Amino acid sequence: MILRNQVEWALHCCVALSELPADQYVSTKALAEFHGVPKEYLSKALQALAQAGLVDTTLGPTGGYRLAKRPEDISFLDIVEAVEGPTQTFKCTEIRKNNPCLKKTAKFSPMCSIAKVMNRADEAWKRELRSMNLKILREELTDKLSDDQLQKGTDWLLSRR
Amino acid sequence: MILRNQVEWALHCCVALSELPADQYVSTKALAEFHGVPKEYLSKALQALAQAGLVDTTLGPTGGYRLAKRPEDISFLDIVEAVEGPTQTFKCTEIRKNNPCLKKTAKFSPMCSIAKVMNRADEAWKRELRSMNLKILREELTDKLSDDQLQKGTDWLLSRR
DNA sequence: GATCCCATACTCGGATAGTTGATGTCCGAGTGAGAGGGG
DNA sequence: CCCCTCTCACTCGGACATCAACTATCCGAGTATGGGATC
Repeated sequence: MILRNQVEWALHCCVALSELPADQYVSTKALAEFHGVPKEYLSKALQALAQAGLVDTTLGPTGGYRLAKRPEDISFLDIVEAVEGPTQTFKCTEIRKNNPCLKKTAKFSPMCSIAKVMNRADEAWKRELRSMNLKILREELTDKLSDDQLQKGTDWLLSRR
Repeated sequence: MILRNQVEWALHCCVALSELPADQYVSTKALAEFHGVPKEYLSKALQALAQAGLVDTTLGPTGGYRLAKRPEDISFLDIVEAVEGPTQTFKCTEIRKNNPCLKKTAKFSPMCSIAKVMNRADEAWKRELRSMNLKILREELTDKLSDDQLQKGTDWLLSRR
């Protein structure tokens, strides 16, 4: 029922990338040290983001990651599903069809009523995450943090090349 | 990210119980065979429901489970959380505090902005499940299924004592 | 000074473990209902 | 006919085994950059 921690890391990395100039690459190592997480494992999350087309990557020295789209075009749901895969809390195994007092030829409505309810809840969850993107979050952060704090962060990341 | 299948079983069992006369106990064995799931493992889910006060239980022969409240007072969220425990998809590990270019004395807002967004999504999910209860579902079922189908089901369960 | 080559730093992908949690099974203890025997 | 006891079916709770997924870690292959060597 809980998302893997790579999701948290991916979200924080995307936010960090959205603070940088759009054409700058940042290495996995820099992102890992910045967030205090294991570099090699974080790499898996970033690879998932790259595979989903949310970030660009370049090889070699000065290589690394940068956002592949504008911050307003990357929703939280995009990031979560890139790392976690398709998100669905409920998996219906159709146990209603095991009912021993119904004939095998009995007709069933196309979807189990219980599954329908659970899916509705999942949809509400996704809707909430789709409505939030990196640009909105960035604006919240610039309101909350001092310019100095933000600047120090971006400088630190860019100096680590 | 996925709920355990005990949640599905618990939901179906509660719906079945809500179809029965309120004072009738049904054994684990009957519920397990009715749904085609392992009896001993289903028992764990039912115990969780009993612990949460959603169902009553009696020992001995003719023992079993019955609803402890009126169907309209048992929401889907009650059942899900009884079996699954507190539901939360996102666990914030506060990696924002690992930022190496902030002093240790730096002040942080009480909640990580990213966690706030994720929690909002979780709340939307819970709100949806809180709005659905056993009575509403039961009314949906009586509309959808024939009286004969429902009657057969309750008779089968009651005859298995 | 221009060109070529090589070392370096990085990403990518696969292989490999350890740990946790879900899934499922088994068994003994406790309990209450009903049957059967004795008064 | 009444009461006691015994058996049985059931729940409860813990112990145990299995399996999948998450959480890492490590290493080799491939690639682009930049510096140094060569012409």
